[in-house]
Amino acid sequence: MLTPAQLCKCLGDDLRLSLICLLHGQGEVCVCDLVAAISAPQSTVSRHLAQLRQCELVVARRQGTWMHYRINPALPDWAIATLESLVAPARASLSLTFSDSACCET
Amino acid sequence: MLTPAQLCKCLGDDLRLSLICLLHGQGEVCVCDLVAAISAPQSTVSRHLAQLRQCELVVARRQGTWMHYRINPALPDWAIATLESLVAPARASLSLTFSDSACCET
DNA sequence: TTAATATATTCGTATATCCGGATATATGAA
DNA sequence: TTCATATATCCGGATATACGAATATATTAA
Repeated sequence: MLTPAQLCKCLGDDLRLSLICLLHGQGEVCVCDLVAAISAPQSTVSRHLAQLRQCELVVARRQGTWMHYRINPALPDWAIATLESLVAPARASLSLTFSDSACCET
Repeated sequence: MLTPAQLCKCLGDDLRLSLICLLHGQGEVCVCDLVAAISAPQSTVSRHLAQLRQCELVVARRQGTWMHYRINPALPDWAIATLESLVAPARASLSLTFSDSACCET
């Protein structure tokens, strides 16, 4: 089960925090969109997504060849509250470039 | 200035998170009490306190030979909110042993 | 001065984490 | 089948982090 220290360790990396910011409040997002939004190789993004999955911070759903990620809706209340307080300042400090879905339509 | 990722990295370690839990809502706490509450050598506790200071998560005040630490009262709102949502579950998951001050009187 | 106490820092070592190219796997189309 | 695409995993190397004993520093008292 997710502990506060695990959650913080997961969020304590710019790339993973960026992924969470991209997912938060967005419903499902496809990996190709995440890779496009984050300037990092696909394998790096995938590795970090695997970590977030392992902590149960996000869940994935396959649709054909695409994988759609979203924040785990079953997160405990304290974790949701933590994300709520972090996402806004994180978006400001990470200067993320949101763009409309490029590769696949949900 | 403290960023969300830095805050999370600081809190993403059991010992540092324990220190924050011991300080949160307690006003000032002396290092000797922190060392007593956490079963780790003094040098280890001191090193982690230095990290928390460097991130400006805590501030220290010298009183004679003793150092008193407290949560930085000038923390940005989002950081305070983050701590608020994490401290309670962290206390439960870390099973900390609070004890009354043993070494020095404030 | 010198001694004692509280805390901080140094240092070598062990471990963890991150990276990204290469490769593997999974799925759908032809 | 075979191919193309999307994503995941593997791997070696680079870097960061954690540990704790030893040592240094700061302060007070004698």
